[in-house]
Amino acid sequence: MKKEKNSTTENNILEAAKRVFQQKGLDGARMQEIADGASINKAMLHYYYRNKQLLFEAVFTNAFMLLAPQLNKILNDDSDIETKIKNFTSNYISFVSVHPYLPNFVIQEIHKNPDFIQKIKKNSEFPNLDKFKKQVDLEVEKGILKSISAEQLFINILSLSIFPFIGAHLIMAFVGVDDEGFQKILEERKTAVADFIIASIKK
Amino acid sequence: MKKEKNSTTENNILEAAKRVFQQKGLDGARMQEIADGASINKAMLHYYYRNKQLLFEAVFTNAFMLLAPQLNKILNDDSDIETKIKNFTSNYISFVSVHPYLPNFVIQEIHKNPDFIQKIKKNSEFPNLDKFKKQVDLEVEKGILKSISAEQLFINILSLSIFPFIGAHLIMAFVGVDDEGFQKILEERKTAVADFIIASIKK
DNA sequence: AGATTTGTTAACCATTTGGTTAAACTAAAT
DNA sequence: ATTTAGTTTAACCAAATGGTTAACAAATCT
Repeated sequence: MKKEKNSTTENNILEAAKRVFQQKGLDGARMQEIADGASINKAMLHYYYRNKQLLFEAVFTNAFMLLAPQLNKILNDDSDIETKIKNFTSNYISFVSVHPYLPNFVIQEIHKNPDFIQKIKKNSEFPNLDKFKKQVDLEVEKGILKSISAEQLFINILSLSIFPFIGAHLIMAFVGVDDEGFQKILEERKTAVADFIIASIKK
Repeated sequence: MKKEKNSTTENNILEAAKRVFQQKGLDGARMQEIADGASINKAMLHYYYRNKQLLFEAVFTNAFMLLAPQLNKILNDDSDIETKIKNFTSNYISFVSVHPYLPNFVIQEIHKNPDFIQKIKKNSEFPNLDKFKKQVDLEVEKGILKSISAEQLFINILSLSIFPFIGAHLIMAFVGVDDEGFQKILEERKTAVADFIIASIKK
C-alpha cells in the first residue's frame, strides 16, 4: 500500500473543489467541473471522497477552520480592548483580502444549512465570548470605555470587518467605484475601521 | 378572452417562487417545488414564465426593488446626517426584521452573478452617493462632524445595519444565544447602531 | 517473482430536472 | 351555438448529473 500519497492528486482535488464550491456554492457546483479542475477523471473524485456532500464538507470545514483562529485573536488574548480591536480589524481585512471568497462562502452555506455550525461547534475549540465579555465589562467599569454591551460591540466589529467583502459588488455599485477603487477603500479600512470603533467607545 | 386574470395563479407563483428561491438560491431551487408551492402543474410555470431564469429574475428584481427605497432614505432626503443615520438604521432594521431573508438573497445572488447589478443599474433610479457625499463633506467642513470620508461612513452604516441579518447564525453561535436572544439583540440595535455611529463621528 | 493492495480510466446507469407537446377545458365574443 | 383566445393538465423528452462498475496499471508486501 502506498501511504505517502498525499502528493498531488488529493491536494489538487481539494484545491479545485475549493475554487468551484466557493464560487458556485454547493448546489451550483458540478462534480465534473471539479474533476476537470483537478485534471482527473470524475470517478477519482468518488474514489477520494465518496460523494459530493463529503467533499463539500471537507472544503467547508477547511475554510471555516481558516477563519476561526482569526477570531480567537480578538476573543482570547490578553491585550486591552483597544489593542485587540486594532489588531483584529487590520489582520482580518488583510487576511481576507487574500481569500476574498471565504466569508461569503462560509456565511452562505451556514445560512442554507444552519445545523452545519452545530456540527463544528462540537469539534475543536469553538470561539466563545466569555473572556471578551469580562474584559469589556471591566474596562467599562474602570471608565476606560463608555458603556456598551460586549455582544453589541462584538457584532459591530464583525460587521465592519466582514460585510465589505460580502457586499463588495453591491457597495461598488452604490459608491460608484471599480475593483481598483474598491481595493483602495479596503486598504484604508485596515486602520479606518479600528479608528471608527475606538472613537465611538473610548472615553 | 379573459383579461383580468391577474387573479391568484400568477400571484401564487410569485409567492411560491419567492419562498423557494430565497431559501435555496437559484441553483438549489426546483421548478417542481415552486409548482407544488403554488398548487399548480409544473407546465403552468413555463406558461407564465418561460423558464427558470426569467422567473428568478422576476423574483430577484422584486426583492431588490423592495430594498432600494430604503437606501434612498439615507441618500436623498434633506435632513442632517445625524438624523438620517438615526432614521435609516432604525427603519432598516425594523424593515428587514419583517423580511429577514431579503439581504442574504440579494447579496448572495449578486455575488454569484455580479453582472446582474449592472442590468438593474440601468433601469429605474439607482441610488447613488452624490448628495450624501456633499452633505458629509459640508458637515465635516462646518465642524459638525469629525473628519471622515463619506464612502467609509456609508459602508459602515450599511455594514452595521445589514450584516447582523446575513451573519445571524454565525453570530448566534459565537455569542451563544438562541433565536429569541438574538431577536432581543436586534431590537436593541434599532437605536444602538445609530448611537454607536454618531458617538464616533460627532464632534 | 507472485500476490495484493492502491490508483486510475472509460464506459455505463438511474434519476433528476428543466422544458415541451398536444390535447382538453373555460369563458367570453361573434 | 360556434368561434376564439387564454388557461390547465398529463404525458413525454432530452440533457445533465451524481454515482457505479469492471477492467487495468502501478506500487507494496511477502
